Amino acid sequence: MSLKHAILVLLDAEPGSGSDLVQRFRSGIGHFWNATHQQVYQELKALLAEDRVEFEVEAQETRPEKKVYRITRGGRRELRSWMGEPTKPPRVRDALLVKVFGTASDPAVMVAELDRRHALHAKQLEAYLELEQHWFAQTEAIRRQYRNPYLTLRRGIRYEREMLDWLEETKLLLQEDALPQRPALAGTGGKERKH
Amino acid sequence: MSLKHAILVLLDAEPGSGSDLVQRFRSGIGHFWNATHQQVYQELKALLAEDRVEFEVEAQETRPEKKVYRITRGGRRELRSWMGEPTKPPRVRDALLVKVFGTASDPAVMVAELDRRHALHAKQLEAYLELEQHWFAQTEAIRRQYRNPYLTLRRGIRYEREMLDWLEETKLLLQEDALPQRPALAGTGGKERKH
DNA sequence: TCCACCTATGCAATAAGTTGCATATTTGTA
DNA sequence: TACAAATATGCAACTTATTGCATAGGTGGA
Repeated sequence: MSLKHAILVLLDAEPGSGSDLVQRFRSGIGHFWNATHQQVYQELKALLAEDRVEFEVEAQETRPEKKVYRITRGGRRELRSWMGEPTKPPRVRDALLVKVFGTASDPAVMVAELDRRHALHAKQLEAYLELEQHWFAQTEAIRRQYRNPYLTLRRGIRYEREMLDWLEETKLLLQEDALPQRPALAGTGGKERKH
Repeated sequence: MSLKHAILVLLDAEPGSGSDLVQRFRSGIGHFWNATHQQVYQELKALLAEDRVEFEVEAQETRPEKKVYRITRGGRRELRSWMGEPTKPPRVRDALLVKVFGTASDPAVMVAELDRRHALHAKQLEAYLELEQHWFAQTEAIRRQYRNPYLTLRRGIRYEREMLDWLEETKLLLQEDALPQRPALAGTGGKERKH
């Protein structure tokens, strides 16, 4: 049950409304956790009932009212105790891989799907890289303040690059109906990896 | 609802029992989808009710009886129609990233957790690399037969390497309380990536 | 003015996934 | 012989996530 803690972590960094949180999940740091607006509102409600968060209504000139949530003392306590618990590697669940696994002799449909996904991941990477540029453009003090978020962004960038590489490689192999060749540095446990 | 289709894809490749499927998920191709045994048995039950699979009981000398499931005609039809649908990029949900995002000034606990995860991912990578070696050791005919599973394995290998790189980098930065430097090739959209 | 769209909030129903427990067989170990 | 461990199956309760719908105010364009 980490959506709860993801929200607490975000509110601990800066108070915000439900839709603020949704936007934070979608942009940049979205890579570190991900949720729909329904889930966020449900979880905020639950957190409110447990006294982990509180809110104030804030009127806006050009938009509907917001409920600006902030973390409470109890929320911080909860967060601290959760931070000490070990994490599990997330389960991998990508329908695209299921399809590649099961794709038949005719690769046309699959190649189209790989292209579609390539475009999506390329777009996501662009967004992450823009955020990275933005971070680098800040003063050292600001960069230090946002160092942890940047570290998670860095993971997002790596992840999308890795995905794009795999998509490109896989597309080529499926199109040419070719067998993959032994990669130059594979099989040694990764000690010689480039960093 | 892709666990259903992941199971159908596996059974389409080769019939098997519930615990066979769990083992396939855990080893190698486990990277392409992931489920606990409870989920697998529940889903097999549902698939049976929908006539997507059928089974025969198989006695074994040294172990309890198995129900060996195979995909039906209707199951293959279902699978074909599902293969044509577009996929969504999976949601990212890693509690470790939430913790890195929210970690406070004292990095000791976090560094220990990074080490713990590093060991887990290194072990998984080793397992994948062994499977890769096994694939390369086969005849060309066999390699061709298992090309698609190998392509998903390749994604697993890439994923774990990427994870390890990030873990190492992040550990160093947290330990030294240092600010990350601009990576040499970052910021251009990934066209110059190494493959 | 009407319509589409965006922000902002939320409810209700359903689907999917997790946790805890339970059973039976066999193999290996103390 | 007793006990732990692995295979093999499964139920029930609970939590989490998704899907579909709904409301309301403001923005911008045809």
